[in-house]
Formats: sequence, C-alpha cells, structure tokens
Amino acid sequence: MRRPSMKELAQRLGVDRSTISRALSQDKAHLVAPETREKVRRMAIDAGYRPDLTAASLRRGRSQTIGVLVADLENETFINVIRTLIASLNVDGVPVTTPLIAETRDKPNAASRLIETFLSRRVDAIISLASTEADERALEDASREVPVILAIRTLAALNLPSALCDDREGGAMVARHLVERGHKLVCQVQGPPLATTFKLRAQGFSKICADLGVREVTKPIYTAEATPTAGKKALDLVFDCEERPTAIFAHNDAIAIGVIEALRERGLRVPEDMAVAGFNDTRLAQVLSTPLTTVAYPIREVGEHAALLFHSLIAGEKDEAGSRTFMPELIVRRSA
Amino acid sequence: MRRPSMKELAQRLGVDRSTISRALSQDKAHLVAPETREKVRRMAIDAGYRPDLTAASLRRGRSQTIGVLVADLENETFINVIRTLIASLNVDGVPVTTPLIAETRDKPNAASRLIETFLSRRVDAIISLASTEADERALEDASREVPVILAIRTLAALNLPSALCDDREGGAMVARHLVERGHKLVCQVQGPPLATTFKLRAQGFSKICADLGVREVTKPIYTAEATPTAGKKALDLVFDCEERPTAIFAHNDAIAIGVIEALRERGLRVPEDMAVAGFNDTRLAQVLSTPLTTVAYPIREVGEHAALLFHSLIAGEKDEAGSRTFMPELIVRRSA
DNA sequence: AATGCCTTGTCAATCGATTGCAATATCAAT
DNA sequence: ATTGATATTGCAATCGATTGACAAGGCATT
Repeated sequence: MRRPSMKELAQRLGVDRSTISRALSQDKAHLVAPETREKVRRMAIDAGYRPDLTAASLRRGRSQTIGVLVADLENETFINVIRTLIASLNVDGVPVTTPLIAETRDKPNAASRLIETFLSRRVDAIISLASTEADERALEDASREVPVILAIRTLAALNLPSALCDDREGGAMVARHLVERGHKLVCQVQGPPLATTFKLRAQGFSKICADLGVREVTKPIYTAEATPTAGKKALDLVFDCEERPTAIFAHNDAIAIGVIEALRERGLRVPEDMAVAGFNDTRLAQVLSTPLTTVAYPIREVGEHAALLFHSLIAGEKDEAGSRTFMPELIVRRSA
Repeated sequence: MRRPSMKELAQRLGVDRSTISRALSQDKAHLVAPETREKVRRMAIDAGYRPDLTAASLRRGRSQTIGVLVADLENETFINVIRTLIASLNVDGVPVTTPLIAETRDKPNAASRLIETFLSRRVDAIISLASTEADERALEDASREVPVILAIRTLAALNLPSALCDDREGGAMVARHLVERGHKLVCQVQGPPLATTFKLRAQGFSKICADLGVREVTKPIYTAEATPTAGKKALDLVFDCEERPTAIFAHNDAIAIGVIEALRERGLRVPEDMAVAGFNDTRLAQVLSTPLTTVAYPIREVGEHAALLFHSLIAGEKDEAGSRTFMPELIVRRSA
C-alpha cells in the first residue's frame, strides 16, 4: 500500500533505476527512447510514484529550496512581495523551488538563528526581506556560502544584489505634494530606525522640505513599531511640540491609520484640521471613509526582480542581473 | 574554506564518523565517552561544522519538517496561530522542526498541489489552517501517508485530529449581547461559505436569535472575501433589505471595518445609528476611534494544541491527544 | 567487412549522515 | 585466572535518487 520507490518501479518494469530517473527528469529525458519514456511515465503515474526530494537534494547538492526571511508576516507589503516572488519561482506553473519562510520580527539574533537553519537545510539561496544592521554580520557570513539577495530593505555596507523601492524618492514625493497643497509646517511620524526603508523615507522627505523652504517640527518623532497602536501613541508627541503642524507624513499606512484614529478621538477632521499621508498603499487605504493619500509600493517589480536575481545567481550567470531600485507612485486621495 | 562534512571531521580527529554522529546527537550522546564527546563538540564548533539535514532526513526517514497550509497570509488570526505553533515546535528553544508554510488563498486545487510538494519533501506531518470542502479529498489522501492535523477550520466528514475555536458559541455570544442591548432586528454579514468557521458562526448566531425572539433580516448576506472591501460592498445589500436592522454582526473584524467605513460614508454613527460587532479581536479593533466589539479568538490555545497534536502523533502515542475546541471570549467595546 | 557514430541502457559510485551489529577494552566478581 | 557485564568505538549497510563511465546494438559510410 506504501508508495513505491524508484528502485521498485525499476524492478516492476525490468529496467535500471537510472533509466527511470532519466525518463522522469526534465533535462535528461532525451537520453531515453520515446517508448520507454512513455512506459515509465505511465507506470510512475498509476503506481502513484512520488520522488523523494530529500534524496534528490542530497545527491544533487541542490535542495530546490530557498530561504525567505521576513521581518513581519502581518505586513501586507512584505506578504505581497513574497507572493509575487513565489509565483515567479514556478517554472511553467510547476513549483520547483519551495520557499522556507521564516519571520524575524526584527528581534536581534533571530535572523542568525534562522539563517543557520536555512544553511543546515541546504537552501539554494536566501532572500532577506528583514535586513537590519543587527543582522549585517549574519547575512555577510551566509553570503559566503550561498547567494544572498536583499529585498525591500538593503544594507549599504554589504553590496549584495537587491530588489528595492526608491524610498527616498517616495518620501520626496510626499513632501512635494504637501508643499503643493500649501502646508508650511509639517511633521513626520517615522518608523523604527532599524531598517533602511524608514531612514530613506525620512531623508527624502526632509531634503525636499529644506529645498522648498517648508519647516518640519524640530523634534524627530519615531514609533517603536510600524503599527496603528504605535501611530496612535505618536500623535501625542506631535501635540507635545511647541508648534502644531498642519500635515503629518506617517512612514507607513499602519502608522497613518493609528494617527487618524487618534485625531478622530481628539475631534479633529482629516484633512481639514490635519492632513495625513501614509506609505505602501495598503488595502485599507482605499477603504477608509477618508481615503488615504499614500505612496504605492512597487510590489510586483520588487518581487519579480528578486526572483530574477535568484534565477540568475543559481544559474551562475556571469553577467548577473544586478541590484535594482524601483520607483513608487504617489496616490493622492482625500486625506492629504 | 568550505565547511567540513562529518567524514572530514572524523579524519581530523582520527575517529569514526559514527562516533562524531553520536557525540553530536541528543539521544545517543551517552554512548560516547565524556572526553571524546567534548573533544568532538569543540572541534565541531571551531571547524564550523554544520550538519546536512537533507542527508539526515534521508537516512532517518524523518525530515524534521512540517507542512503548514494557510488560507491567507494576510490574516492576522492565521498568522498568530502559526506563530504560537512555531514557537511550540521548538524544543528547549532549539528549532528542531522547520515549518514549510504555503498559502492556498482558498483556490480550488491549490491545496492538493501544495500537499504534493509537502509529501515529496517528506514532511513529518501536515497542519492545515485552510481546509475547505474542496480540499477534503486531498487532505484525506494525505492523511493516509502522514499525520494530518486541522486547525481553525475543520472538516466534519474527515474526523482528523483538530484544534478549533468554538465558532458556533462565538456567534451565539454576539447574538446574546445584541439581544441584551435591546436590538429587535439584526443582520449578519457572513464570510464566504467555503469554510466551516463562518457557517458555524452564522448557526450559533441565528439559533440564539430564534430562541430569544429577535428577528434577522430575511435575506442572508455573504461576502466574497473576508476583507474590508467586501464588507463595504456588503453594506449596500443590508440597505437593500425592506427593513433596516439596528445591529450588524460581521463575521470577522476585517469585514466589520469595511462595514463601519461604509456607514461613516453614509453619515451614520456607530453605534448610535447602527451597532456593529466583529470577530477575532484583531489589533485594529482596539485602535479604532470607535473601538470594536468583537470576539477574541483563542489563538494561543489553538496554536499550542495543534503543536501538541503534532508531537503526540509523530511520537506515535496510542492515547493520542484528541481534537479540542476552545472557547472564544466576547470583548465588549463601544461599537455594539 | 571494417570503421565509426549514435542511441539506448546498465553499472556502480556518490551525496552525508545514521544505526544495528560486532569488536575490543575495562573492570568487577568469583 | 576465568567469567561476565559494561562502556566505548569501529564497521558497514542503508536511506533514494542522480550521473559519469562504459557497453551493446543498430545503422550508415567507405
């Protein structure tokens, strides 16, 4: 009743295991006579044969597996990038490479432990959507054993192939928009500074403000997490400032939602009393009764480029696809 | 510069590979002399030895891997159950079992393809947080080869060990609460009927309404997805009814949020003009300026019991831990 | 008929770790 | 000194698939 191994198939058919292996493979199938090939394939199907990928991995030295590190599984943007990545992993609709997905939650040594697991399982590559400076060392070490690709977040010191969004320009877009709308004093509610994303958004935003002569509230405001709860708390800090801004750039939509709810609790209207912009163009952004002005993340591009990097790196191409940075897009809605 | 294999370690130390294997193992370490054991472990560490789990899997017939099917990676409840599940997979803080996480998005044949992949990779068990009637067959077939555990969603026909929330009672709790608050005509915005969860919530809710003499709007209202967007659309259907209810039970928080935003756009206040209750106690539920009355999902219990089932099943215990259903908890906030 | 090429298939080694069994060493008890 | 028990280590098979080397047969060319 158990499923047969390749050896058993071979016995039943009176051929060698190697013939079975080749007949069933993609690349070596031409080495076996068409009739034999068909015979083998038919028999494999109705015997319910299922190749043992652990054995194949061992022999090939390739596990057809990719380690995916993600900072936060609840974050829509990460998930959507992973989704397009996984979709691009399939060849002709057949999933050949299985992702091992693991979450770091930005905990200091989570990444290095997970990377150890990945390497023990002999992943063919690692894609990190979770890089923080704390993991720099772990990723660097890993990159000596296996291709490492960065997505969404980069690490300047490492020079690893990456698929990114132009976060600086994204921040700049928001700033320009707010300036156009006539705001004179603005404010950022920044995400936690451990990832490059938020730093770049802040830089891009501040640069434009400075260039165009718009002031930011003096004290920089950070959230501990990029969540609505944290955004809500952060609004208190905004109101602690000597001067009250007329617009807030929240570093992502989750923070923006927290900010908006907090404003509502204070009886303030968005955007009349305070304009709010977010980042990512989350699903919720469109659903809110005051639809959110935000920056659409180039999800598909980032995911697909990460997959492209993966394929080019494991194929060992010399003119490998390089790092790329994709442009986000400002989505103007009612909130700012 | 490459990392050494067990064989190379053995040569350097002048002992047999089997000794290395035993010294480094958990369960057979007592078979090797304490000094040898220490010597081996030290050498392993500073040679940077890292066991090859693909080889170990092959030989052991156990991959120390578990297939996790999840319907939706964006759903906080699923993710949180998976998180506690993964945490409970570690023994003494060491991750011994690696989860292979795959998403079905409730697409008809996604589950069976993913299960094929899992089985080819020789997972030790499969945990499905994605079961729909469409996958019944695939899960049943899988359960003949490997332990299959259901979580969150069950399949009555299959009698597989499961870790569940008492969704029926959850629905009932909401109904009782609405009755207590004096509502006479209520309405459900149901989630898609492919999963048991929503059906049970609906049944529990309706039963109590009937028992306590409260009317529901006649036409049942379903959403195509359990998302805010779908919830928003569904509100139109509610207003299409001949009579307007005074309270809405949305089958989860995401739907509830859509409903609330749609109400706001119509200029209606929650809960004064329309009470709204959700399900799951999502993070957002607490953050909203009108905090959401909802049902807290027994996340920890479900995740931990699923892990318990896994451990007991692969240990082959005869008095295996059985299916369990955990009680959710009504969280009364402002919205209803 | 001899030669060479091509097609098809077999043989056997191999990937790296695990484990049942056997072998040796050590020690105590008689 | 002999026996037996116990502790420690080595030997070699094994898990299941893949692949380089090679052999057999067929066919065409000269």
